[in-house]
Amino acid sequence: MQLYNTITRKKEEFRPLNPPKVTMYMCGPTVYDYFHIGNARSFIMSDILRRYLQFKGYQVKFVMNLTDIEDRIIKKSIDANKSADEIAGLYSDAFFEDIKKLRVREADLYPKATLHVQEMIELIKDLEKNGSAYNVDGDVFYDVKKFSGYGKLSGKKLDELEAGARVDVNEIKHNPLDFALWKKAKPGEPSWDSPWGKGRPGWHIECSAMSTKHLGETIDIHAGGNDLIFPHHENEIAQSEGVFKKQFVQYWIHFGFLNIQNEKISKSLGNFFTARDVLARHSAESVRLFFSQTHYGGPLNFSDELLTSAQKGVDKIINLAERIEQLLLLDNENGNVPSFNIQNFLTEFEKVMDDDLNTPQAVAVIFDFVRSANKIIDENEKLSKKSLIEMKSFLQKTAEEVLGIVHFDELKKNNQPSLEEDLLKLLVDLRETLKLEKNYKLSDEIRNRLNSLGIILADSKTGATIKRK
RNA sequence: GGCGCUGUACCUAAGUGGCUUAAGGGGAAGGUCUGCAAAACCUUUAUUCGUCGGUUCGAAUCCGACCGGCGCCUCCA
Repeated sequence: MQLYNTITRKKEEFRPLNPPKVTMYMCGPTVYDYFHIGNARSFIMSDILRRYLQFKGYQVKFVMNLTDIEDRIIKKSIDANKSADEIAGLYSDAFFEDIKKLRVREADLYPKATLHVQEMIELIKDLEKNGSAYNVDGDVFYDVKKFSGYGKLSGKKLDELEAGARVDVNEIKHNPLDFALWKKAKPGEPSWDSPWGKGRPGWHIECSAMSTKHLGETIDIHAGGNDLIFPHHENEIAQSEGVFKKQFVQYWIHFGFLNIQNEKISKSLGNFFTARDVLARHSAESVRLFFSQTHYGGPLNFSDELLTSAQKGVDKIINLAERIEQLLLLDNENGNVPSFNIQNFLTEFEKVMDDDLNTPQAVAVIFDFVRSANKIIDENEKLSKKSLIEMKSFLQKTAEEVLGIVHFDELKKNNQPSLEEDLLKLLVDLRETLKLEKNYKLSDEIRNRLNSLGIILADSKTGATIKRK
């Protein structure tokens, strides 16, 4: 499998350190607000990467941090007159609700920054000890000049950065590019005791501390949004490699931005949708298919219209899935076994996904399959159970397990016995009789009125099938 | 100024030297099936890949110039 590695700017063969184990770290949310649809893209694409690695047989340990202490949380807590903990708790809960709705599978671990302050202090102490960090009256900074590899991820050179650096108001730093490892507490702010006095950790140190603690000193994959490349991930490298003197991350994966009308999502432009807003109007499956139809690394425009057309695609897959499920109920042990080489589709799916997670092509393979499967169902009066199970299995492995765009156990079933079902059956049977008598006026009225109740009747040679909206 | 991404049909988006005289989804048009409708299926919808040159037996794919769009360069995924 090939993955594009940001640090080498090349596609590389993926070779985890200890196969079949894979360690994967994803920069999670700062829990100061609901996350937006652009964040959702990163969460979903990292989920698909993780699921695909599992599809390939890897045992993935997937860790996503929660930043629950940070400037914006403190600001919000002051504005809302609540404690920082309350704010963080509120939006952590919202985060978990939203990713669950988006069908992002639970990580193995969601470490919180506030529960790893001690580990961060240890790292900062080590950096201070080996001369990479300096303390200015309770604020501790990383001295970027002490790390020769600084800039290797983002492709920036230290002197160019310095030349382009904007004037920094913080004159206590030795160099404008130095970044905070430890921030001295201001009155009223949450703080922890440390060798440098009361304060709180800087933003970058948490990821170094937590990924090392839970995944080791060198991890296989570190993922996040494009904008984290600089300075966040650059600084993580400086911190971790500055202490452990070994490679921090093997493969850096970065997700492209989601734009609205070709512009970056931002609150000031007012083009800001939270994931919850979007989920109120669209299904998680349509969101996931929409993201899958573009390569993860490139930019992507978002609009309601595009999600609506993605939903049509989802419906197409669901329609086939329901068709298969209904035929499976018929129990045709001796049906036809058409020549339909499903293995070819699976091979193709894996081939394109192996190429740096080419989900647009993978989706194309699934739709090619859908067309072929529908055709075969149309052409065969009776299909063997074996054939149907193979079709179902293909969709489960690809569309369900990897992409998460269809869910077989949630298909609307209509075979549970109930009075409502029996009455519906009665109506359908009566309508069949009316149709035989060519009383189309009344039979159409029944169909229309059921339709307005959310029940869709579709006539076929073998009788009407019932679907619900 | 530095670094990076990007320009493919009505919308969207793969493809980065011959397997594709350009996938897939949406939309549109015609057809099959049906009493009709829906679904499904079939056909059609880019001789062309921002523009102009060049390299090559061969280019959307490589090189050059030019014209657009976007992002990063202060804690924003």
